[in-house]
Amino acid sequence: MGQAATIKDVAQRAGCGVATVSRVLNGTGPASTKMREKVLAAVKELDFYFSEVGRSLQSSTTRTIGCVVPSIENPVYADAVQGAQEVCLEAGYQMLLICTNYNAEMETHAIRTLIAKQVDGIILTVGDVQNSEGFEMIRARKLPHSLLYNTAPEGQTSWAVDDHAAAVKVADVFFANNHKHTGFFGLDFLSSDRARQRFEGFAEGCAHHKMTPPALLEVDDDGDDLTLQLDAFLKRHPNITGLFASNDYRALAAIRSARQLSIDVPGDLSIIGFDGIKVGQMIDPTLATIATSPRTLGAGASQTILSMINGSTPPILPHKEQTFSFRAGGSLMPLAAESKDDGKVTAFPSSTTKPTRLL
Amino acid sequence: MGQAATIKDVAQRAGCGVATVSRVLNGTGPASTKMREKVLAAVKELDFYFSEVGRSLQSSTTRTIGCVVPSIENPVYADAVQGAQEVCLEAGYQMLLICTNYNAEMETHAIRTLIAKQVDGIILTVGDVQNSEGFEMIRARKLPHSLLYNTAPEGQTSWAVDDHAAAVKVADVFFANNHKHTGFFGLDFLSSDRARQRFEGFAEGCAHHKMTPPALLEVDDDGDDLTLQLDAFLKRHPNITGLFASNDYRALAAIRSARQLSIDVPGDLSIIGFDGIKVGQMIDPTLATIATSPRTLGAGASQTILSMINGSTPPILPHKEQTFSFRAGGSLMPLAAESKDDGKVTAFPSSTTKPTRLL
DNA sequence: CCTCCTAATGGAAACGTTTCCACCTATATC
DNA sequence: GATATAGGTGGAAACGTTTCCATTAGGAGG
Repeated sequence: MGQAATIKDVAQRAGCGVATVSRVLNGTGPASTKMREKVLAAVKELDFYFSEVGRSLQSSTTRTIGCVVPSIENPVYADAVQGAQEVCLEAGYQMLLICTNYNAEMETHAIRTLIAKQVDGIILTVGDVQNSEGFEMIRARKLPHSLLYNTAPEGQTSWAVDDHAAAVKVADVFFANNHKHTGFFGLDFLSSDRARQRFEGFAEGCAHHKMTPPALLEVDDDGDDLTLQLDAFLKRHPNITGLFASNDYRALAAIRSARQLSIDVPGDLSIIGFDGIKVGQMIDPTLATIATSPRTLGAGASQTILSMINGSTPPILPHKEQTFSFRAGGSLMPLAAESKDDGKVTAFPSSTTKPTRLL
Repeated sequence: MGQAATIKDVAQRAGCGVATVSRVLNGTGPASTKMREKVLAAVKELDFYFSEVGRSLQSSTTRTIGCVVPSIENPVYADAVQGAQEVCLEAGYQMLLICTNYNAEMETHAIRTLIAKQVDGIILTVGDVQNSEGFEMIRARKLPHSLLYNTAPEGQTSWAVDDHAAAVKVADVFFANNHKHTGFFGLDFLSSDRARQRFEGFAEGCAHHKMTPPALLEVDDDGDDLTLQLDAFLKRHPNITGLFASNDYRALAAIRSARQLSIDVPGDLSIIGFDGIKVGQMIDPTLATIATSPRTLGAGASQTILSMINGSTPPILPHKEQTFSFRAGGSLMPLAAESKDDGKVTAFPSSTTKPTRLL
C-alpha cells in the first residue's frame, strides 16, 4: 500500500480504459451496467479517491479559497473565518487560512502564496487597503476577492462594519446620556485603518454634538501597565466621564484597570466597547458596546466570492447602518443632566435598540 | 492578461527551453549568466509565478497540511489552530482548515476531503478517537498526522491536555481548600471524550479524598435557562460549596447565573473552570481554572507532522502533568476547616502553583 | 588538428485527471 | 441484407511542473 491508487490502477483492475472510469465515477457520459459494476468494484477494492491535484491541473480550478486575516485569537476574526468557512464547505470549496499577525509584510507574502497555490478566490483583511501591495496584486490579476472588515475603495465589494458610522453612534450615545467629556482608548493606531476610522468617527460625532474633542489614550500593550497609563490619563483629564475603547477586549482591560484604581464603572466612568463579543454579556457590569455580527460578514464575503466564481448573482451588501447596532450594558450609566432636562437620559434598556438584522 | 503565464511562456520569451527556466528559477543545475538574465527579465515582464498545482502533481507533495477542529469560535481551538498555522507557514506549508461543529459526520467528510486534496499531513481533533471513521482512514493510509486535544490510543502521538489528571488536580484543590461537597457542570456529555474524561477524573479525585461523589449538572444549552437549572440543582444539593465547570465559558456562565440568583461567588459557591482563557483574568472575581497552552499544543502538533514528513527527529511530547497547571483565582475561596486545622487552607496565592513550562 | 572533458542547453517523459474524437458493435430501419 | 443510428468504449492530448538524458558548444591538452 505504498502509493495511493490512481485512475489507471482502477482502469486496469476493471479491465477498461481510464476514460470509462472517469465517466462512470463522475456520472458523465454513458456506461454499460456491467462496466459500471466492475469499475465500482475496483474502486472499492483499491479504496480509490480522485486526486484533486490532477483534477485541478486539468480543470485549472482548485475549489479552494484563501482567507487572510490578522489573527484568529481575536474572536471577531475567528467568528468571521468560521462563517466564511462554513459557506465555502457547503459549496464544496475548502479554505486555506493564513494569519498575518497584523504585519504588512506577512500580508503580501500570504497573498503571493495563495496566488501561487491557484486559489479560486481570496477573502482578506489587510491593515491598510489604500496601501496594500497584496491587494494590488489581487486586483491586477482580477482574482475573485472580497474585503472583510476593510471599508472598500470605490467599486470594490467589501463586508465590513462601518466603523466611522458606528463610532459616530457611540458619540451619540454618550451625548444622549449627558457625557460631555470623553476619551478614546486605542492601541497601535497606525497599522490599522479600522482603529483610525473609529477614532475619526468618534471625534466627528463629538464635534457634531459640540462636546469636547475626545482625549486620546494610546497604549502599546494591553498588559498590566495599562493601569498606570489609565491612571495618568485620568489625572491629566479629570473631567472625563466616558471612555470609548477601540474593541471589547480593550474595554474589559479598562474595566479591570479601573477596578484596580478604585474607579467605579459605571459610577465614576462609563465605558463603551466595540465588537460585541460573547463574554461582554457574561460579566458584571455587562459591557455596553457596538454589537457586530462577524459570522454574517464572513459568510457574506464567501457568498460574494462564490457568486463571482460561478457567475451567479451576488448577495446584496447590507446597508452601512445595518452592519452594527448599539447594545446597552451596565458599563454605561446616564449622567444627571446639567442644564437641559429631557426624559431621554434615564434608562437605556437593551430593548430600545434591538439588534439590526444583517441579511 | 487572460490566463496567468506558464513556464512555457517564460521559456518562449527568454528564447530557451522550459528546462532552463526551471533550473534558473529553482537554482538547480547550471546556467550561463546570459540565460539567467534573460529568464529573469522574462519572469519580470510576464509577472510569472510557478503554479503550485503543476508542481504538486509532479512532486506528489502539496506543501499543505489539513487541520480539523470542532470550532474556532472556541478560543481554545482558535489559539491552537493559530499556533499550528504559524509553525506550518514558517516551514513553507499552508493550512487547510475545516471546522466540524462537533459533528461526527462532518469529521469524516472533512477528512475524506483532505485526503482527496492530497494534504501532506493532518492535525485533527475528533469527538471520540476510539470510534472515529475518519481517524481510521488516516491511519490506514499511514498519512502523517497528529491528534490535538484527544488523548491518543497506544502508540499514537497526540498533543493534548491530560484531562483526567487535570480533573484530579481540581479535586485536589477543592480538597485542600476544604470543599467536600462539589458538583460538575458540563454540557453535551456524549459527543466529547474530553468532557467525559474530565468528569471521570474529577470523580476519581473526589473519591480518593473521600469527598462525596460530585453531583452532575448537565445542561443542553449555555443560555439563559441555565439560571433556572442552576437554581434547581443547588436546591437539590444544598450543601454543595464547589463547582467544577467543564470549561471557562461554562464557568463564566455559572458565575453570571449565580449572580442572578444572589449567590455570592466565591462566598457561597466556589467555581473552577477549565482552559485558562484570557478573559478569565480580566473579570472580577478572576476565574480559578486549569490553565492550558493551546498555542503550544497546536505548534507541537505541527512540528510533529513536519518531522514525520521530512524524517527529522520529532519534538518531545510534554509530560502529561506539564500540559496544564492550576491557576488560582478569586472565584475559589478556602473554606474554614471543620475538624482538622492545618495551615493549608488559608490563602491560595497564584505563586504557589506556578505555570508549568510546556516545551 | 584531433580528442576529450565539462558546462550549458533542450527534448521528452512522467505525474493524475478530463474530454475530444474515433472506433466498434448491436439494433432498428428500409 | 445493406445501411443508418445509437450506445459503449478506449486512445491520446492537454493542463504546468521537474528531471533524466542526450546533444551541443567550446576550451584544454595532446
